[in-house]
Amino acid sequence: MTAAPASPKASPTMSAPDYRPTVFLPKTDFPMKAGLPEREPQILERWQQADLYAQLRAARQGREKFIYHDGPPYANGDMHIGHALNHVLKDAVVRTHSLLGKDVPYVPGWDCHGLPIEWKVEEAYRAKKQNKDEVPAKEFRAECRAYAQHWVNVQSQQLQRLGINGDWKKPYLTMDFASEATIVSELLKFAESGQLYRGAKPVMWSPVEKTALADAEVEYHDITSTQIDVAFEIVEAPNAPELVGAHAVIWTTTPWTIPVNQGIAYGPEVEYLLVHVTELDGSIRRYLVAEPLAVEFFGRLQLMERAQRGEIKRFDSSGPDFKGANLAGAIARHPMHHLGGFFANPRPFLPGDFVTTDQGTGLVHMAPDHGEDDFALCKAHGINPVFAVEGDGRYRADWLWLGGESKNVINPTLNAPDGPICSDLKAAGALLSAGPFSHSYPHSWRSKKKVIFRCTPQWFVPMDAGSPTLREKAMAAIAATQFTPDKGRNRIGSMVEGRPDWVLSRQRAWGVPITLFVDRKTGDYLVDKSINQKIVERFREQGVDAWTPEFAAELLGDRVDQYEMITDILDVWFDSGCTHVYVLESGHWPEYRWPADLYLEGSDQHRGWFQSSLLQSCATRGRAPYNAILTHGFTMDANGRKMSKSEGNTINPLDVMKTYGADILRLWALSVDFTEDHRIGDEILKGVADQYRKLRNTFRYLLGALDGWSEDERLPVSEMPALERWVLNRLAVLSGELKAAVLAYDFNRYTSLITGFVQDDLSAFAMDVRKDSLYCDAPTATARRAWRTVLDITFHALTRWLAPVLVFTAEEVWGTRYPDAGSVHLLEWPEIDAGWQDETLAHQFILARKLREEAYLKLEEMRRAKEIGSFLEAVVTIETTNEDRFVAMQALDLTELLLVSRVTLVKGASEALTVGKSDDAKCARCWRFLPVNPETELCGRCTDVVGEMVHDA
RNA sequence: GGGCCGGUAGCUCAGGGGUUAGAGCACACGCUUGAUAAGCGUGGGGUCGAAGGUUCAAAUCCUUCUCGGCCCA
Repeated sequence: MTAAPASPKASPTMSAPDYRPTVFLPKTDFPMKAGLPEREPQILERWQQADLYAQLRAARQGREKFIYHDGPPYANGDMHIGHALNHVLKDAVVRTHSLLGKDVPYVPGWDCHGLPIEWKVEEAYRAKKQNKDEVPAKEFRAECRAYAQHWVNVQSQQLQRLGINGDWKKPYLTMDFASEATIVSELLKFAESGQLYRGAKPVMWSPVEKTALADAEVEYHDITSTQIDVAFEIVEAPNAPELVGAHAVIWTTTPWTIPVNQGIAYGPEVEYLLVHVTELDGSIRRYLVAEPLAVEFFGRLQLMERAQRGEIKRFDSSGPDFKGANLAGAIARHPMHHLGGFFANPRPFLPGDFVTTDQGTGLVHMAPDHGEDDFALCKAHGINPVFAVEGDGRYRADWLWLGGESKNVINPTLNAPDGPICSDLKAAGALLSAGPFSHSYPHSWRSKKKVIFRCTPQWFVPMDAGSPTLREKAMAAIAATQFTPDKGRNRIGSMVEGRPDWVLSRQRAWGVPITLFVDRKTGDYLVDKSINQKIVERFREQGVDAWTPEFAAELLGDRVDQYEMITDILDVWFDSGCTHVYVLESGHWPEYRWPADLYLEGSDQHRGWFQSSLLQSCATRGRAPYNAILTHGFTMDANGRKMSKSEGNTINPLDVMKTYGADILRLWALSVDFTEDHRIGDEILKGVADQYRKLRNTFRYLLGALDGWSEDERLPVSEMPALERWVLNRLAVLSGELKAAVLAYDFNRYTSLITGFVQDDLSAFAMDVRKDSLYCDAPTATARRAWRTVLDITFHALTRWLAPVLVFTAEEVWGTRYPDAGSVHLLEWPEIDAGWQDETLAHQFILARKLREEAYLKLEEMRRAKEIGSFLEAVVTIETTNEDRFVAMQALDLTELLLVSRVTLVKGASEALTVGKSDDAKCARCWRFLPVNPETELCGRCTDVVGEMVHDA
């Protein structure tokens, strides 16, 4: 003890001396109030100055490695609650495995290219009334780069504030020149191995901005379009010959797509009928429409009114109903077939699952250039897009119908009932109706102008080419990967199984170019290893700005005119799909190796990073870049609903850290079931803060109880009483359970095991029982030394075990006891002797605690009856007929364990537990009810201890 | 609309055919006043999202519905 208690002071009352100064109360400077928001930044600063991350790398040098590879968040805003949860989990994985003694490097990264950053930079231009197109590309990209770098810096600070221990001095960025060079080099591997092809796909296209738009760049407005019914004459119908000569009717709100029609889709299960219209001259026209839509069709054609007005003789829909499946093999011709060429080609009927009877005629005109369903169905039947509409929205000059028309196809006058399309159709006898139609239609977010669907050439990675195919390789890799939780396998598996080819190209500025040259004659892309090598080298020096026509000329020399230089950029998922290459494999971080043991992200990344990395790696390396995947769910508000700014139910992790501290946020993240969606809110955070307080107070008590501890005091386990050995047994069991939880990434279990032990075993039981010994026994007493020895062991175990969770508090606790010992985070798993486990003891204590519970129920009754206050005033008598039970109880010091004045064991005629009040007096020092010396009011033990002190003094 | 997943006390979580569904926290009441803005004890609190079904027996297995989530359309 550093401060020996003084001698008893004379009590102010005459009755008894004040023995308080002779009691060894806990003593510590460790404050009860945490003040985390102020304290944490100070601790963080110490770590930064000492370069804790580097220290940890040095401390684990040469140890077994655990390769965790960090997925890159997007660098465009403040950290949100999802980032916080995600990074706390990552940090917990890294720290717990590090605690197990492994070398676990953690290089954080950021995703820096892509559209959202481009937008933000463009927005700034617009604010300055500048036009993006007038800014040189290089300058524009420099601004994107600066924008991304800004948010990398901000997020780095925020994540460090959260206590994430990583290599913040040397993170990886997808926009590092070395990364950009690697991405290009990986792309060229696809090219060299023939895993790229140029195809086409309908995308949202803005004719005004002459660019493709992402879904997020599109907004919907109500507009009025022209709806038309158009008749296509059926010329062949092998399964329904009676249809030849009849007209299939299609309905559309985009008349401009009729000049690009290439077929008609029907629903195989839809019921169709023929409408007969008898003209005044007696001739009959027959129209094929879906039965459920016939009445609406009559309405649009005003057949009833026309019949009443005498414009037609009559109409009826008699005739056999039949299923669409009978249309298989049928052929129609385009209303403008007389123009020849493209228009003279047959227009086949194709079965489409997407055909419904909600609207229209149940027959859908197919323009593969301008619709996703159209494109897919036509492609499946060998019909390809014709690219009749150009980037500015006009028909190609050489198009047979309306070629050279000066208006954009989406122009209302072009589509109007009196416009050229309708006029020509009418002249051809094919226009059955034309009128206004109100609906919701996509517009460009920026120009507010209408957009169109338009097929454009794109670069693809084939999923099903070669043997084994990429899909097969990916499926095999999924089977070989460990998933936590296991349902992730199913999820990514069904996605990969059904996904289409990977579209790699984007028509954008801020990204890594697709560095290909396409032969203008053959359409083949150039595969030249020496040129490719030069490209990669140049990118390493200059990054994405290297891709210029000048560089192309330099590479190709006099062949430059023979090739088209591709200016598309890569899908950013390709960037992030390559992180395993430049982080794990490049040697830029020599502490890493390929592949990773673990990837850890939200479950949305089954479609994102997990998949892009999988496909990239399977295509270039034949296996996944990871051995295991850990996924977490999403953070909802207190009511289990998704957070959104417009709902005003968001929780900002920066605010939580300001109000409660990072350790509270971390404890929250590691307490919830992260494998599912989980909640956060004020009530929840208050609960977590309460939990934290309990842990903090336990540490405070441990520190106070261990005040003045010296190694001389340590007692061998063999000399310890049962309670001490039982606590060691609990630590040994706990150690095994915690290790299992770490290996299973079960942090919820990890934290609840610790808090359970602290609350139930330590605070409510062992510490309560041993207060008497700690406070009142002589410092040299074996019992007190035994308890302090166990407290010391417990202290070392708990600080280490909690260090990955309460990173700041653990450091504060450790530093309070060992101010000069360095960081708690460099330490390893506590040394727990497996021999401490003791089944017999464990069973004895289950019995003891049951008796305690039973006794307390009865004592509580006495207390309610005001017969006693403290349980120390009570005596307990336990009677049993059972010999084994008697022996077991005898082995325990039940008076101590029950915290009463005396427990009497009786071997008698019944099983009973009775309680009563002690006849003894209260010892003025230890407050137990025992025989006391009436003069000093001290029990025997306290008489000795106090006597010793007076003697020493 | 489709695929996948989830709903157990006010909160965070256990339990995955077999007594009367548990723990910690919160809450109420009490003890202690030598962990004191702490510690200890006792207590109340549940239609296990809903409805059907299988079974001697269902929180647990099946079906439907509902609410919520992620990913698609």
